[in-house]
Amino acid sequence: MGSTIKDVARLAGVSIATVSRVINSPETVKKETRETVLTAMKESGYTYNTLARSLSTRKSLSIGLIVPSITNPIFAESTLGIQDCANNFGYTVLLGDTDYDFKKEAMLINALNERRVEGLIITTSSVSNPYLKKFKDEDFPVVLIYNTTFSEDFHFVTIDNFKSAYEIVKYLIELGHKRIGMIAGYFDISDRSYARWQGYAQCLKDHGIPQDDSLVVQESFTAPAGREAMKYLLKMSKPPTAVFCSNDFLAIGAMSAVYEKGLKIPDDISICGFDNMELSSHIYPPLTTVDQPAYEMGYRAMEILMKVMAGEVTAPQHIFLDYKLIIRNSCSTLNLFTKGRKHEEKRF
Amino acid sequence: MGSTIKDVARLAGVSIATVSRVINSPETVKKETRETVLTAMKESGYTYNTLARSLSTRKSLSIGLIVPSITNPIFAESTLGIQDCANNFGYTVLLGDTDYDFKKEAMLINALNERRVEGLIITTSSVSNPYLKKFKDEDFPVVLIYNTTFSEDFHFVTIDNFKSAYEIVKYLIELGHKRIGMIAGYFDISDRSYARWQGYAQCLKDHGIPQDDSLVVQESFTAPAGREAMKYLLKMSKPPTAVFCSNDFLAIGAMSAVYEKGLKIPDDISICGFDNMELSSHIYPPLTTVDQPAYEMGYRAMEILMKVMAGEVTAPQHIFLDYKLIIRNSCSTLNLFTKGRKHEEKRF
DNA sequence: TTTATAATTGTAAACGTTTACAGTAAACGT
DNA sequence: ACGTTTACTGTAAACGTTTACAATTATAAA
Repeated sequence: MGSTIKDVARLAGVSIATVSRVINSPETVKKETRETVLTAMKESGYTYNTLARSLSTRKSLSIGLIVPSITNPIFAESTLGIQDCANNFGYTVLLGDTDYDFKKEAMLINALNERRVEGLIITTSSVSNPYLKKFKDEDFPVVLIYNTTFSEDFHFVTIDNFKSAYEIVKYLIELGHKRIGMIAGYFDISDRSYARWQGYAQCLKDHGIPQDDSLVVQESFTAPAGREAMKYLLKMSKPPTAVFCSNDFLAIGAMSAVYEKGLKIPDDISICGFDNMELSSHIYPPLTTVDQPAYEMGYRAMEILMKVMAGEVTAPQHIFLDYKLIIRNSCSTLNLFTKGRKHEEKRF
Repeated sequence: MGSTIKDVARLAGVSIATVSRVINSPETVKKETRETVLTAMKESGYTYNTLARSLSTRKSLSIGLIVPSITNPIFAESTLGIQDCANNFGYTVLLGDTDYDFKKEAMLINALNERRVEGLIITTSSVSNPYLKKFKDEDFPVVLIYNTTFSEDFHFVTIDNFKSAYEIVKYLIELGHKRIGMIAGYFDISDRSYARWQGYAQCLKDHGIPQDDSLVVQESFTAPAGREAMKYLLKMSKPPTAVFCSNDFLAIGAMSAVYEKGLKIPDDISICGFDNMELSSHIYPPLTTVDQPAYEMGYRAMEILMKVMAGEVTAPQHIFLDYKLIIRNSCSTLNLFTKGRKHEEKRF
């Protein structure tokens, strides 16, 4: 309880430097002294003080992590990856949740700075985060995940949001859909959201489908929002036959609106999501979506951050991880006679 | 960059004590000096060093939070509550995820200790956590959430797991079910899991339903586990007509197993969960479950922790928050003729 | 032995704050 | 004008480590 290196030193009859050495480089102290020190530590109930170490070495051995919503399993998952990797290097991660609120994000960054984090992993909630420029100028180690902020200047690890969105929309088109809606996250809040929309739009264009802006609605990344958006879409005089949602929450919310109206998925309308959170394979019907390797995303980001902090890397690292189109059972062919159910066998 | 109180002092032509004062008690320094200091701070790009403050004051202004799985939205939600409350008091929370692994939990506790957290909020992954006794002996501030560890000695905030489980099982019985299974979390990992089972068992007993141990299966708190458990239950010669799951993940997993077998919920089998995570109202069919006020749980726990740390409270605080039975559409009356659908109107 | 070298240990300053205490200047009462 | 209070500011020690450097002891070589 509250014993320090000094107490241990006194108890063991050595200098504090020696105690410090048995902690940090035990091989440099004689076996016998090492052992007396060790038992002295036990006896006095010594516990190391990281704070003091940090002050002395000017290294906090901690990094900051800023996520929009820890409540989203995708972010929780990458948080795990980050923590696991960080722990391997003896680092602690300080977590902050912005709730997609840019003001909160700014405050968090400040708080983390005061705690002297040595680096930052952030999936920013603002496409044009002024802090990022500042970090760049000051050479402060930052790596972005999920987002790229449309900039080549930063380190980031992500998937190709444009291509993956393009691909899943293409899948919808191949099923015969022409009237394809999109429930998107707000564009100004995340560039990944915008990129996914771009993929959607480009795909329609490439397949000669005229774009109808009334078919895309921007919302926050939550199930209730997806629900409302879908209600709106369903109220249209000519609703879409398929809807691509920017994430699985939105998709699940959208599905609930469909059921509420007494319609069936995928028979009456096809819905797909994005993220592939664990639950998405368990709901009914199992959700067609694109898989992001969330854990790996975090892990890799942390690895890169370590390298950057160690100065081993200076050129911006741009990592695109593999995504995967996961076809389950929430989308079906647009066929007025047989009405879907083509993919039954792939349901899980 | 990297400027200290000393730099600011020099720049402003004052002593470091004065600078410290404009930071901590600005009202005690003359307006003019205060302003010179303030501008000196701006100019030199000063940012406060929390670490040094902590060392000097012997207060880290941080607390530790240990959760079994941040990937579970329930825990994520209470984390939010804790953080919000902590921030109000100027505290930071250091988060650790144990993945329901007791060894990891022990390591985390140690790491948090080294970082000199002033208190701990923990939902432990071991019913008999040896650390807890130690904390008690040392008067180290700890508050448990979700669990009580069956002990009166600790502060905790939770819901009454026994009563709530009892209540939802009673609901099942009132629907006419007699053969009621349970998919439970492991008993040795969480006493809340055990308490829920007790509620289930007692309720059966009170209603004269003989207890059939083959109908309760222990599993980890995940959807895939729920799925496997349900498969097992479904393979029985006489499967249950209703299943109470220890949390919503298990329930959703169980539902997927039911669908996979081509059966319908609630027509063929009733399923209910526990937790009421946001998604549970959006899936099909909407899940009957018991609601826990997760955010509030966290917030209240943090409030209590603050009081304990301030020494304002010493007798063990036992807070039982209100739970609520949420009846949606995943359970129906056991009626061989009309086959359920009684609660259609309550679907959302 | 003696000396050179290696291994081990100790001394003391530094990290960036806070804070008790002391000192100084301004304002007040008489 | 003077002493006394009040408002403000400075000095220096402390918080618990690390680490350069110096000092000591042990070991090996001669």
